[in-house]
Amino acid sequence: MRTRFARGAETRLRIIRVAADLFHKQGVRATSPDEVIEASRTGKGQFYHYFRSKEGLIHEVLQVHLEAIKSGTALVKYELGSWMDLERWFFAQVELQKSFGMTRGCPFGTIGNEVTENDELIRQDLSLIFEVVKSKLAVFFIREESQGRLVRAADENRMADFCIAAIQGAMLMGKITRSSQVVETMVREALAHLKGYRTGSKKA
Amino acid sequence: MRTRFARGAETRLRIIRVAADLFHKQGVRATSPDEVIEASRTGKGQFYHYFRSKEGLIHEVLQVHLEAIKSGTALVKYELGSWMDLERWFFAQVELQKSFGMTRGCPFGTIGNEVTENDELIRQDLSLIFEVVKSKLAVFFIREESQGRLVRAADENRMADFCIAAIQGAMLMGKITRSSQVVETMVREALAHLKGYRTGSKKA
Amino acid sequence: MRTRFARGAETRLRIIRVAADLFHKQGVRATSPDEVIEASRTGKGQFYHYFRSKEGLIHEVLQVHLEAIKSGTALVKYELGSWMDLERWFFAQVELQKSFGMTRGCPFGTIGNEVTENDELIRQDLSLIFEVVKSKLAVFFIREESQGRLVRAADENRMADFCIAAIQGAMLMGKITRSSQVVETMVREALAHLKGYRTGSKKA
Amino acid sequence: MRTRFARGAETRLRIIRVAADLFHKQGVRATSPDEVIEASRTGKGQFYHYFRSKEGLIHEVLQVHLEAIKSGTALVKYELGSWMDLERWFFAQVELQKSFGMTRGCPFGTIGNEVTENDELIRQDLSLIFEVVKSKLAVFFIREESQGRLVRAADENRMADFCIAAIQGAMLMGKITRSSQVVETMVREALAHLKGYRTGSKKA
DNA sequence: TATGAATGAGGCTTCATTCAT
DNA sequence: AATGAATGAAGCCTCATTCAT
Repeated sequence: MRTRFARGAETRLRIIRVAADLFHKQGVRATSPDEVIEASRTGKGQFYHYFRSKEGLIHEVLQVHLEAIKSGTALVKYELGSWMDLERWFFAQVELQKSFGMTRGCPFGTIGNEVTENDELIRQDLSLIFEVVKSKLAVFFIREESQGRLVRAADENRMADFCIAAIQGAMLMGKITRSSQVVETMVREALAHLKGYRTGSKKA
Repeated sequence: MRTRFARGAETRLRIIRVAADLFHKQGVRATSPDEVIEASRTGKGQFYHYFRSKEGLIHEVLQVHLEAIKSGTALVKYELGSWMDLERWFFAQVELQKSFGMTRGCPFGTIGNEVTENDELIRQDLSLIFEVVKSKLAVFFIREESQGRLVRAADENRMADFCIAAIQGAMLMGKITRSSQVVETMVREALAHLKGYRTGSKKA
Repeated sequence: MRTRFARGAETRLRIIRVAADLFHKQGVRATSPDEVIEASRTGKGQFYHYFRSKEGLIHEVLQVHLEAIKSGTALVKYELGSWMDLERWFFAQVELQKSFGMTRGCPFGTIGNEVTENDELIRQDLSLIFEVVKSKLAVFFIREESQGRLVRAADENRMADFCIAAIQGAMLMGKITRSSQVVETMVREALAHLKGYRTGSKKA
Repeated sequence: MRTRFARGAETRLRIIRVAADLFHKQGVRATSPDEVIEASRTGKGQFYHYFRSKEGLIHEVLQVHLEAIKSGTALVKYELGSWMDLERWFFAQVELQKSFGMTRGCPFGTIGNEVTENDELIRQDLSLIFEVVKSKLAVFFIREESQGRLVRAADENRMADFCIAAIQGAMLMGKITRSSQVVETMVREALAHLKGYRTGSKKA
C-alpha cells in the first residue's frame, strides 16, 4: 500500500513526465498548463499545488533532467570511458531523434531556443545542464590527455563545447529537414574532427 | 508623393520587417499578431488584408529572407570566393549575434526550433532556405575542389552541411549561455576542421 | 457594345444574384459583404457604391425577388388558373428544395426567420412580398368562389394564408430533417384540406 | 448553503437559460458567446469551462429543451389526452408567441432555420426534438384510432407531421408579419383539417 | 466606374492563475 | 491530497464600413 507521501510524489512526477514529453514535442510556449493537466489526468488544483506556475514546472522538468544526467539514469549516457563511448553518446541522440520520426530536436535545445530576456531562470537552468554535460565530456578528454593520448594543441574544454554545439546543430537541422542524413553527416564530421586531436591520428 | 503601387506595399513591408525582428527576438510563438500590429502601427484589418493568417505572415517573412539570401542583399554574404570569405561568413553571424547582446540566435534556427508537426508549410520554407544556403556554400567548396585544392576525401555537400549545422549549434549555445565564447570556439573548431580538407594542410 | 450604364447595372445585378444565392444557402447573418464581394468577383468599393450597406443589399435582393414575383418571371409561378396550378405551385417549391438536396428552405422564410427587432426595414420588405404572394393566391380562390366552385364556408384570404404558412412550415421541416418526406406529406395534406372547400368535394 | 454539486451546475444552468432566451429572441448567429457571458454575469473562462464551444452551448440548450419536452416540464404540454388538449397544444404556442409581442417564432424553428451544411450536429439535435414531439402527437392519434375514432384514411404519422409543420409555418409567418392573425388562421385551419379525420365529422 | 487600402469593433477561443470546497 | 469553479487578459481572426486614388 502506498504511503500518503508517495501518492502525492507520484502525481507530481506524472505531471513532470508528461510535461517533459510535451515540451520536447512542441516546445514550452505551445504547451499550456491545461494540456499538461489533461494529458496527466490531474486537476487544476493539483497542478498549482505542486508547481508555483508554468515557469515553476519548466524548472522542475529541467531539474529532473539534470538529476538524470548527473546520476547516469538518463537515456543518453554522459560518462564516457572510451572513444567508443563518445561515438555512442553522439549516436544515442541521433537514435532518439529517429525514434520520434525526426520530428523533435534535443529537449534542451528546444527549450533553450524559446528562452527570451524574460525567462532568465529557465535560461540559467539550461546553462547549468549544459555546464554539467560539458564537464562530463571534458572529464573524458582530460583523462585522455592525462594519459598522453591527445596532441598538445588539444583543449579539453573546447572539445567538450564543440561536442555539445555539434550535436545541437545536428539535431536542429535534423528536425528542420525531417531527415537523419544531416545529423549523421554532422556527427561523423564532428567525430572525425575530434579524433584529429588524438596522438597518432593520421592528421596529427 | 507615393505611387499607387507603393501605398499598400509599404504597409505590407513594414509589417513584415517588424514581424521578422520580433520573430528573431522572441520566436514566432511568443509573437502575437496584435503585437506585430501595434509595433508596425497598423490596424487589425490591414494585417489580415495582407496576410491570410499568422502562418501566412511567417511564410512571407521567410520569403523575404530567402529573396535576400538569393539576391545577396542579406546582412550575411553567402557567395564565397575564398577561405577568407568563409571565415567572414561564420564571423558575420557571430557579430550579428553579439550586436544583440547574445540574446538572439539565428533567425532561421529560432523559427525552425519552434516547428511542430502542424507547421509543415513553415518547415518546408525553412528547408528551402537552408537548401539555398547549402548550395551557395557547396558552390565554393566545389570550386575549390575543381581547382585541386581539396583532398580526395573531401565531400563538398557534407562540408556545406557541416558549416550550417556548426553555425546553428554555435548560435543556439551562444543564446543559451548568453556568451560569445562557445560560439567562437565552435566557429574556430569548425574552420579548423574544414581547413583540414585543404590539400597541403598539415593534417592532410 | 455595352453602354456605360449597362456595365454598372450588370455588376450591380451580379452582386444581387450572388447575394441572393448566399442568403438562401446560409442566411443573411452568415453572409458577409466580403463573401459576396469575393463570390461576385467585385471590389469593396463597388459594393458600397451600389449598396448603402449590407442591409441595403438585403433590401435590394428582396426587391428583385418581389419584382420577379410580380412580373411572373420567378421560378415559382404565382398566377394560378386552376387547381392543377395550385398543386404545381406547391410542388415547384418542393422540387426547388430537392434540387438543393434538402439543404435549403424557402428563401423568404430563411431571411424572415433571422429578422429581429432591429431589422424593421427588412421585415417590412418580407411582409410586402408575402402580401403580394397572398393576394395572387387569393385571386385564384376568389375567382373560384365567384364561379360558385367554393363552399360557402370558404374564406379566400384565409385559404391563401393557409397556403403560405403550410409551404413555409413544410420547407422548414424539410430543411431540418433533410428529407422531402415531411414536405410532401404537408403539401398533400394542405391540398386535401383546401380541396375540402370545393363544392361537390366528398367532404362538403 | 449550496451543495457541492450545485455550485457549478447553477452557473452552467444560468448560462444555458440565458442562452436559450437569446437564441429564441435573436437566433444563434446573432448571439455571441460574449453576449451570453455578459447577460449571465459570468466570466469568459467559465463559459468555455462548461461548454466546449458555442456549438457545444447550442447543443446543451437543445438538450435541456429536449429533456423538458420528454419530462413534460416544458411550457407547452406534449402529452395529449383529448382533442381539447390538441387545441391547447396549438394555442399554447400561439399564446407564447403573443407574450413576446409576436417578435419571436418557435425556438426550434428559429434555430433550425439557421442551420447550414456545417451545423450537422445541431441539425441532428433538432431532428431528434421534432422526432420526440412527433411521436408524442402520434401517440394521441394512435390512441384515437385504436378506439375507432378516426376514419380509415387517417394516417397518424402524417397527422403528427402535419401538426408540426403547420405550427412551424404559422409561427414563422406570425413573426414575419408581427401579427397573430395568420397564426390563428393557420391553427384553426389545421385543426379543422385534422378534425376531418374523426369518425362522424361532417366531412367524413 | 472601379480598386483596394485603411479602420476599429467585435467574434470565438485559449491562457495562466486563483479560489472555494 | 485533490477537485474543479471562477477570473480576466490575451490570442487569432472576421466584420462592416470608409477613404484615397
